[in-house]
Amino acid sequence: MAFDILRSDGLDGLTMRTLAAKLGVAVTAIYWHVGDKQALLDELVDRIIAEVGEVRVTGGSPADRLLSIGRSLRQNLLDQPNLVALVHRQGRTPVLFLPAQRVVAEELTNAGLHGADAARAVHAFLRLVIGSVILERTEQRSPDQRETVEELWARERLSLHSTLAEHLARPVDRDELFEFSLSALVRALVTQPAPPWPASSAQSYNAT
Amino acid sequence: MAFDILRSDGLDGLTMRTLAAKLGVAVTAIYWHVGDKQALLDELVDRIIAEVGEVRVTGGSPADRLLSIGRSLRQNLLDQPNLVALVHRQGRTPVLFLPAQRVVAEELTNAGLHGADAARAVHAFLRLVIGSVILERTEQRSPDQRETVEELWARERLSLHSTLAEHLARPVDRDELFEFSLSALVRALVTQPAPPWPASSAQSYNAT
DNA sequence: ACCTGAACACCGTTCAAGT
DNA sequence: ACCTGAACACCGTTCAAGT
Repeated sequence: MAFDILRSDGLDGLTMRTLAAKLGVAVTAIYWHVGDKQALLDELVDRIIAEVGEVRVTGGSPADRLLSIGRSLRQNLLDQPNLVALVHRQGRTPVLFLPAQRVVAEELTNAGLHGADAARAVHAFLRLVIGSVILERTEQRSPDQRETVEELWARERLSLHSTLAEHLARPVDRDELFEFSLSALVRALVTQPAPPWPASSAQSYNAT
Repeated sequence: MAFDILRSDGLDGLTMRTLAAKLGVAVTAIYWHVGDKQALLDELVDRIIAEVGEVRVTGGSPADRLLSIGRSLRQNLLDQPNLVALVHRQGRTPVLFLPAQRVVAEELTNAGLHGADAARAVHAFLRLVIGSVILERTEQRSPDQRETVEELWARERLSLHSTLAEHLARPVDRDELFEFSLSALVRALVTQPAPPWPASSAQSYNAT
C-alpha cells in the first residue's frame, strides 16, 4: 500500500497521513504496527531491492552476457524512478549492488578473472551501471537549463574544434552513451593479458 | 550565511527559521529578499557549482592530464559532501558537468578526438567521475549492513572461486577502484599509443 | 492486542500591518 | 523599501485513553 503510493506519487506524496487515509485508519495506528517513518521506509527499501534487483542474462560470450546484465539492471532501475529515488534518499544505494553481484561475479569468473582482480571488476562494473542510472534519473526529471549549455558552447567555438562544440551543445543520447561506457569497461575487464595497472598507476596516483 | 549552515549542518539543518535566527531577523524577512526556499536553494546551487567545479590539470600526456582532471574534480566533490548532496537533491546534478566540460573537451581534442566521438568521450568521462562520487558519498554516510555482505558471500563460497568470494566480502578501496575505472575509460578513449612527449599536442591553440 | 483523538514541536508560506 | 507578528496548512511523533 505504501509501496503503491510511493511508486505513483513519489516520496513527497507518501506521508504518514496520506497513508493512513488510504488505509482508512487513524494516523497513529501506523506507529503501532510499523514503528516510525524511518522503519516504514526501511521496510520499503528492502522490498524494492528484492523487486528491482533481479537481472536477466543472455548472450554467448562472457562479454555479451555481462553487457546483457548491465542493460537489464539499468532498465529495471530506470523503470521505477520513484523507488530508486527512495533507496538513494535513504542512503541505501549500496544495497542496489547486492542482487546482481553474484551473477556478475559468476560471469567474470567464467571470463577467467580471479581473486582481487575479479572483485575489483565486479565493483567497477556495478558502480558504472548504478552510477549511470542515478545520474540519468535526475537528468530526466530536470530538462534543466539546456539553453545555458548551448550558450556556453556557442561562445566556446573559437577555441575548440567547432564540430565538437556543436555536438556538446546537443542533448545526450543516454542509451548510446551507456552502451559506449559499459562496452569500454567490459572490454577492459575481459581482455586476457593482465594490464600493468597496479604498479604503474600507483605512481601517477601519488603524483598529486 | 545559508552557505555556512549548509556546509556544516547539511540540508536538514538549513531551515528558514534557523537561517533567520542566525541572521538575527524574522523568518519572513527572508521571503522579501530571496523569495521562497526553492529560490534560496537555487541560488546556493549556483554558488556551489562555481566554487566546487574548478579543476586543476597536471601531467604531460593527454591521458595523464585527463586522469588528473578526474582526480581533481572527484576530490573537490568529496570534500564538500553536503554541498554535493544539495545539488543532487535539487535535481541539478547535470550542472556539475558544466565547469569541467571545457577543459576535458580541450584535452580530448589534443588527444586527437573530434566531433561526435569527442563529445561522447566528454560525457562518458564526466559521467563516470560524477557518478562515482555520488555513489561514494552515500557509501561513506552509511556503513550499512556490511555483515550482510559478508554473510552473503560466506554462503557463496561453494559455487564461486573461493578467493573471489573472500575479496568481495571485504570493504572496497574506493580510491583504487576509482583509479582503475577511470584509467580503463581513459585508455579506451585515447586510442593512440601516446608517446610520452608528443610534439603535436603541444600546439593546442592554433586557429581554426 | 489494537486503534483513536488530542496535543506537541516543527516545517514553509502568506499577508496585513508597521516603520 | 524593508521588516515584523500573527496565522494557516502541513509535517512526524507521543501518549493517555478507549475497546
